Formats: sequence, C-alpha cells, structure tokens
Amino acid sequence: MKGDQRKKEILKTAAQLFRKKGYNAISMRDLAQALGIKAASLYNHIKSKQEILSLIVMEVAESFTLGIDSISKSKISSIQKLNQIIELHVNITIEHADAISSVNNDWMHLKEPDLDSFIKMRDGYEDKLRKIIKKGIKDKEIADINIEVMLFSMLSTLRTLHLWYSKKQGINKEELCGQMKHILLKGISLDK
Amino acid sequence: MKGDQRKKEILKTAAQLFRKKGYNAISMRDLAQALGIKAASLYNHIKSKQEILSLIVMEVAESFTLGIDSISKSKISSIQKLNQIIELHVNITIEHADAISSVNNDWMHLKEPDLDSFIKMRDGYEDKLRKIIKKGIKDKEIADINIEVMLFSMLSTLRTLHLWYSKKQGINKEELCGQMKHILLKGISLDK
DNA sequence: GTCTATAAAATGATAGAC
DNA sequence: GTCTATCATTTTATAGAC
Repeated sequence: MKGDQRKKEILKTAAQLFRKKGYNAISMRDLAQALGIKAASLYNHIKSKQEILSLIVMEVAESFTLGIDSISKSKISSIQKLNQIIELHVNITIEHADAISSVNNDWMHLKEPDLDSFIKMRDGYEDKLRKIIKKGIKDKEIADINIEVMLFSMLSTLRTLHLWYSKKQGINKEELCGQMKHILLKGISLDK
Repeated sequence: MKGDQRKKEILKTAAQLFRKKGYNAISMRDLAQALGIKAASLYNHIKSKQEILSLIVMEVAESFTLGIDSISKSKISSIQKLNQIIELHVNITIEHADAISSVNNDWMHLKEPDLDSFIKMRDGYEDKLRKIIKKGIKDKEIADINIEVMLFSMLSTLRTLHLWYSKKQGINKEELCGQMKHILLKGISLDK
C-alpha cells in the first residue's frame, strides 16, 4: 500500500479535476476517464470518493500546520516571521498548486472526523499568525492598523496565490517571494 | 414577472445555500426545503437550476463592470481611482455578500452564452485595473513593483472580502474602507 | 401556486468474471 | 488490476390534480 503508484496518480489527477470544477462537479466516471480506466477500477486503489478528498486536503493542511508551528517557535523578529510565512505559502503553492484549490474551496465536503480536524488546524493557523502580528505591533515593527483587517488581507493573498501563479511563467520562486514580501509588508503607494 | 416576490426569495435563499456548500452540492430539494415548499413548486418561478445561478452571478458581475467603467473614465489621479475601486468592492460586498461567493467559486458552472459573457467581463475588469496601475507607475504615484503581482494581490484581497466581512461586526463601512485603503496602498511595515 | 407522482438520467459503490 | 453488469439512491425536471 505504501508504494501504490496508481493511487498517487489517482490523487494527482483528482486534484487537477477538483481544481477546475470543484469536488462535487467531478464524478468517479470523470476521474476514471481522465485516467483511461473504468470507474469501478478506482475502487481497487481507494475506498471511496470521500477518501480521495480527505487525502488531498489533509496532507496540505498538515504541511501548513507544521510550518507555522516551527516559525512560531523560532527566536526571530516578527517581521522575519512574516517573511518566513510568505515563503511557506510560496513553497507549498508551488509544490501542491492543485491541492490548495481543494483546501480553499472543497474542505467543507470533508466528513468527520476529518472535518473537525481540518477546522481546528485552520483556526489554529490563523491564531498563530494573529499572535505574531500582535507581537509585531507591540514591538513597533508593524503599523498599528486593525489587526483583523491585516490578518485577513495577508491570508487572502497568500491563500489564492495558486490562482495566479500557474498562469504566469517567467517569474522564479525567489523573485516571487521578494515581490510578495514587498507588497504584503511595504505597500505600493509612494506618497508618504 | 417583474414583481415576482417569490422569485426574489428563491434567489436570495439559493445564494445563501450556494455560499455555504457551492452550487453543485445544493439540490433543488435542499433549496425547496429551505423555503418550506416542495422542489416541484420552484419551477413555477424559475426555469431551471441553471437560471438561478445565472441570475445570481451575472447581476453582480454587471455591477462590477459598470463600476470599473465609470471609475476608469473619470478625471482623477490613479491613486484616487484605486481608492474608488476599493469602495466599489466594499459596497458590492456589503450588498451582495452571498452572491459574491458564487461569482468567485461557481462561475465555471454557468452555461453558454453566460459563461463566455462572464469571462469577458472578468478579463475586462482585470485589464482596466491593470491600466490604472500602469498609469500610476508612469506618473510616479505608485511604486514600480511587478505590476501583475500588484494586481493579483489587490484583487485577491478585494474578492474575498465577503469571507471575512460577515464574521466581524463592530466595524462600519467607512472604517472598513479606510483600513483597506491603508493596507492595500500603504502596507503594514514601519521600517523604511 | 403548491402539491403528488413519476420520468429520465446520473451518481457512488459492489459483485464477480477474466 | 481492470473489466462488465448491476444496484440503490439521488438528481433535475415535467404532468396533471387541487
């Protein structure tokens, strides 16, 4: 089961299809056809359609959780932590662009106990980021703007990076990280 | 047909349900039940499930198109135009928070000719915003960062405002607009 | 304008042959 | 490991009674 190459293909193709039309719009027949087999054959590799969604979404959610935990703990300034969080999102987006679409839009179709686990991870992520911003304001590293607006704005941009990244070529990872840091942390206006 | 109050109720309830689970996850039975009637009764007011989606999505898409057209034409600075675009998004989000969710996530389930029309409006919107940013850079009102990154970052935040706005109370429209302008245009870092 | 009854198609999933 | 055949359920939508 560990080396089931076919299962990996199924998950990869499913993530691609879910990204285009969403979990509910893709039938097992659609998925099978994209793989060149019949729908019934899928069940030799996966237990159910639900399991496919779960494997796709939970893996990425766990990567984000591990990432933010590590950044939270490290002994660096708040601005440096925000820089690392931007890098975390860019890295995961590049590696799991299709899956992120389901993390953003299909998570509500998870079933218990995954649904509860996902929501806890998501809330925990937001809370850790909120604490980093709060400390940054206290230490006068970050402007004293409404913290929830700030949090929302950063997360919106980082979470939807996948919508835009795959369309643009000619920008490498380092350049992208640099631009994102500039825009998210320093703004675009010149009139100060 | 103009004064069909029931039809308006159907569209409003449908938008609420689509927001929670997406167009494909909501059946006509679900919608009917939320309205306290049977599924068959819906068809006295609407032609099909497709028509419901179309009415919800296209109205909001047209509002955005009208708004950006008007802003584009007016004789004000680029930064002032960006300020007005932020106001446009805040206003439409407050008035059509449920519908915006379908505009973001369910538009791909539109059928022709609506699908093509929607995509044209969306591309047109992005292009008008791109031109405003470009002129702002030329006139030295806006920092000379990668224009596509800037465009993407602004739109990501503005388009997902609905995810966040309905959760937070205690912030009024004017305050929200002010904070968004600050974050999107001036950034959050203090170290310059 | 809403109901019951029902058609026609699509869906997730299983059984068993090869 | 994939196939054909099939099942049980759900789905959108229509017809016709009230």
